[in-house]
Amino acid sequence: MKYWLMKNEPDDYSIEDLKRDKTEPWDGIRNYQVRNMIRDDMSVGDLAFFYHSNCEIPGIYGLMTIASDAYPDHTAFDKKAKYYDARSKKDKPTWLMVDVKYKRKLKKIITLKDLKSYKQLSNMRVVQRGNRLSITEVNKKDWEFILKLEK
DNA sequence: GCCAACGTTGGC
DNA sequence: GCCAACGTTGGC
Repeated sequence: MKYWLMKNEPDDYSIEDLKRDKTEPWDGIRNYQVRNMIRDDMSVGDLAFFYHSNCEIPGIYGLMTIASDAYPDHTAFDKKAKYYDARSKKDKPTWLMVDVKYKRKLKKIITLKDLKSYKQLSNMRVVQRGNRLSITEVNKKDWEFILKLEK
């Protein structure tokens, strides 16, 4: 079982939205590295942090479970969708997504500032400058360390 | 295949 | 809103 950190802009879709919807397709991945990760390394039952990016307080807001294998991201076929991609064909989809299931909100938000303040976590991609991957793997040690911070 | 130009991400 | 960092595009 693996652990992940998945970023989204809360203005677009937040932990509150996922709490309401319970399960939701994580669509809009348009980066090959991230696509390959969800296709090859992610499995049903993996756990993930829901990270709010590009907002007033960037950080980890909640926990979710990976609820499906990777399957074609149909929003790439939709001309009206924000992330429409004419090159992705229905019989040979370029882009994939997974379903995520709401687990819980953190008792206390773990902000990016918090994450940066611990030397133990300096290996995490999310604290490194210039990191642009919307999904990164989190190792077990860091996962457990972060969960202890909410207490 | 190189690499400059361009677009996007995301913290601040 | 600014801008650094980085991925992608496309001319050559």
